[in-house]
Amino acid sequence: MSDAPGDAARRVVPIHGHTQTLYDPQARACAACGVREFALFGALDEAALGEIHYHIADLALEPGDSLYQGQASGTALFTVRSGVVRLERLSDNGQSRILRLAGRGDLIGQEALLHQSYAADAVACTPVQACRIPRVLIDELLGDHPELARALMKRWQRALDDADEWMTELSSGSARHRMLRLLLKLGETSDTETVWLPTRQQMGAMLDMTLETASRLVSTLRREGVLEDTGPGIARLHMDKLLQALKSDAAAA
Amino acid sequence: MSDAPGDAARRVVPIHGHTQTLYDPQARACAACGVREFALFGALDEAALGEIHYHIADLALEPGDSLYQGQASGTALFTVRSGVVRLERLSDNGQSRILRLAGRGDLIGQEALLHQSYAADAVACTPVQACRIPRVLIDELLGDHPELARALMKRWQRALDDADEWMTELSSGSARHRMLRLLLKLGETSDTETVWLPTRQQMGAMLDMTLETASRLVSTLRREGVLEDTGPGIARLHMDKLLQALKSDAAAA
DNA sequence: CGCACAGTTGAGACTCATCAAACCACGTGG
DNA sequence: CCACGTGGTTTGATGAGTCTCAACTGTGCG
Repeated sequence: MSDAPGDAARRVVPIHGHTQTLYDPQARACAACGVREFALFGALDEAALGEIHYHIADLALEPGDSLYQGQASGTALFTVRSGVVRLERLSDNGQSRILRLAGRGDLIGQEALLHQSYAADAVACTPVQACRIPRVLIDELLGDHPELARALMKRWQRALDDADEWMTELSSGSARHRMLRLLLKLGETSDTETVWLPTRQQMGAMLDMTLETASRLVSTLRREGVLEDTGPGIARLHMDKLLQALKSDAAAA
Repeated sequence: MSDAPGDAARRVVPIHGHTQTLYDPQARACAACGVREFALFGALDEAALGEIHYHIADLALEPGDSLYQGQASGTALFTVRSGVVRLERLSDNGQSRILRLAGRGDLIGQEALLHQSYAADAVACTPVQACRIPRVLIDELLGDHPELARALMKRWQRALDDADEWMTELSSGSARHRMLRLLLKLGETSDTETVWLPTRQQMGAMLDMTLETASRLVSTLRREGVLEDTGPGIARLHMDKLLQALKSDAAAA
């Protein structure tokens, strides 16, 4: 509650080219949200936003902070507004495996809506802004706004598409090939050519390789000019060289 | 239409312990369906089944037959009533990768509901019985029966859980470990200890290994008594030995 | 300074892919 | 009937790729 300034509860905000008065602070916050058009509530119109009578917490996370833990029974789902979140899970041998990454506009923890426990841990990889959406809020909105059900299904399908893509592109082929695909994917999460570079161990958990192998590959790619270090956990990607490397890689195989 | 005998359109069928008269042949067929309680329409009551005014084709497929093709724009989703269906996809290097298997009660091709093209090829691995459910039927039912939306979401989450499980269990670890997990999973699809055994090439496409490696592993497991050939594409699984092999495998790693 | 931690690099062992040969079950046609 | 091709399977030999163990570096922090 404390993160919504009370004195602006009746301000007029521009929405989709026209203006409309929204009285509820939460509705205003959602309407003004920078990622609303990509996110779940993009399916709702301004009137529907006014019906939100539950608090949507605005979370700010530092790298390593957890959004939720696997197996925990959750009462909320989350929209990632900025930053990168990893979904990871412990395999039976004790190693942690990163299933996929969630970025700007992605919805995670949907299983809470079905009264299931979370299927994986969700941990911030970079500074992250996220919204915590209570399950009861969705339950309530679903009654009046059937279009929200379709939006939810789209989110589920998106997660499934992501999972399939990770399966085909990041879990098969040689180590080098997998690393190149990972860089490509990291490039997609950023609008600029500067991307978040995971630790070698995290790369290993994504690509099923040891951190030493990941390190060797990164070093090689740096020498090849595909990658350029610009700080800790940050790098500049040279897309042309990356694509070229991928092409010659496919030709070899 | 031709697969529903018209002279029995008014027969009384027992449902869930009591009886009820259903006039529509399609409703009767669905109500009597052996997997209805596991399948999508388990969420619907008898009255709702009566509202089904589209034909649900009953498909019988032989191994190798395709349910649908990836990239094709689909107008139907499918419930697998019996048998095993594989969802596969071509990776960029031209190799085909099997993403996961669908068995009794599973819903596949849900993306058609969102007017998306199919995300993968769906091909029968064994003789398969499946229902072809037109998209327009679901669209129509969703209006009157919001509980169906929840059932659909559960299906989506199930597919996602499956994908995550394949990622953690069948796409990481040593070749032997992955093979053991695959056998475990194949055992789950069958009630008996006799299971469908994929070709070595298919195993390779599931576990990201060559067919030679798959063959060597299968031969070794046969010698270890985990597996016993009982025909082409069929084998008897010895669960105790399988679990024991998995345990000693985890201890070694 | 000393410690902890992520990263890099090397040497050797081991796993798995590759290439190759042979086997088997099957159906077809001579 | 057998000869033959076909497709799936098995097995072997060899080399490439990756893991393991280990040493060393650089950086940040108490």
